[in-house]
Amino acid sequence: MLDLKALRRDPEVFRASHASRGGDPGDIDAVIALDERRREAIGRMETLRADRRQMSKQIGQAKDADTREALKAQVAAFKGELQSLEELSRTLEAETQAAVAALPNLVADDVPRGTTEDDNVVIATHGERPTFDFEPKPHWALGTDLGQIDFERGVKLSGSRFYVLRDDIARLQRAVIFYLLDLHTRRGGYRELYLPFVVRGETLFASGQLPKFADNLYRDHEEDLWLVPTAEVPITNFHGDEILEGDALPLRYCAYTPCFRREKMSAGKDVRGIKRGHQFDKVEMYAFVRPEDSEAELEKMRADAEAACAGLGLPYRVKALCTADLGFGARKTYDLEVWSAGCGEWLEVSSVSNVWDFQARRAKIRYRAEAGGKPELVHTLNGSGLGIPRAMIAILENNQQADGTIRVPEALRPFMGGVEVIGG
RNA sequence: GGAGGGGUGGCCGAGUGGUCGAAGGCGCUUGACUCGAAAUCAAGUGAGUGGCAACGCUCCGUGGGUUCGAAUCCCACCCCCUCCGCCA
Repeated sequence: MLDLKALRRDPEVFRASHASRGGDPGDIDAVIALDERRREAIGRMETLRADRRQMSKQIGQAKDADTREALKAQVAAFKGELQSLEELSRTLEAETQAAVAALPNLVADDVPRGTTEDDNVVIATHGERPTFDFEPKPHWALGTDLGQIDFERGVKLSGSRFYVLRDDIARLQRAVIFYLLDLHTRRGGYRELYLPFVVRGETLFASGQLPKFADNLYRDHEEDLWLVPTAEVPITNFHGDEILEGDALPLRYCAYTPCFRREKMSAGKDVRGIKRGHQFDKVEMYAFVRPEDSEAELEKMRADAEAACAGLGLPYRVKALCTADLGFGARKTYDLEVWSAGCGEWLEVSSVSNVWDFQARRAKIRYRAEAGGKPELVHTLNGSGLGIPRAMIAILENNQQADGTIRVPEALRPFMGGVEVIGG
């Protein structure tokens, strides 16, 4: 959520930022107009409340019944007005909150301008794309031929966009998860969390998914709990409504969770294979930092995500997302894409974002810069490290051999119980 | 799921209709003492919001209600604890 005060003080900055994302700058003016009405109503309400409080005190102190009754009559005289002002204030407050909560984060100055995702900028490419003396197959063919990716049974159990992994490919997925958690806890200094996979609506509001993206979420109406679309959601609210001590920062966490997304919007897109399912696994990195440290932390987190790609032996490239492609809560984002030889495309395996104080304000995550000081909002950052299915696709496709077997990358062998070749 | 108890400031905890944003303690800040530290003593110290400011308003789990006035009374919900039931 944006800072309403800052928005009031400096509307032009927010208009420009909003417009650069393809939004209507008028949205900003609408919020400001609403906020003005809100403050005006609150001002009048507070004056009346102050009067009432004064008189109520006098009633309590009044010696005789006559004085008391006279004062009561005075209060009663403006009671109706006060009530309608309270009603109005409440309505305007809610409307203002909703309007502000619907605005995306402010764009960082160094984000490339753009109007479509084609304006994202590739800023680095690493690793060698594998070459083959045969025609490399896409992972769905490899997996099906090995009998280790079972699309039919996934559909039988749960419908389209669900699949079953079996045997060594199932194990390979587990190995990737183990490898990534070990990497981030040891190398990156992230503390591992095991989190609930279902959360309350408030938690989703705190991280920015609600109310805007409700239709991409699975929900249990019975208990009013929601399945997490990413570990970012529970980690954000992990420190929700807390005041952290300054010397505790930075706080870095990583977590493995499955992610559940209805993906209603993109029906028909990427239907082949395991690239885009309703359920997928991900290891997430997350950091709570002092505001002055968030830009450096973004680079660190990007390096941590890169280390994951490199460690798995995957060729990858880094993209700076342009203003038009930036996510709702992000101020600046790097996407990491790995090369996948079978389907011949770059696959997004990580998105690393500096969220600034956007989630911290929603989730009320603050810290004291120094003991006894005023609490201030922290900055939060999140990054995939990595999205598992896409990483799996690249591993399977890049390490395939002519006979349809798959070499297990060196880094994963410790977790594969001696298996060096899948299907061998 | 059933019965009972409870949710108060960074933390613990008192407070059952007005003078309560709230005793006391811990923690923290500053000062005194000390070569320094500890201990001790003194003062200060909740969050948010509106205002240039003076100052005002809101917040005692959440949301409603009663009342001139609610931390305190009523209703609903959420959460925690204890016991019973069930259970991987």
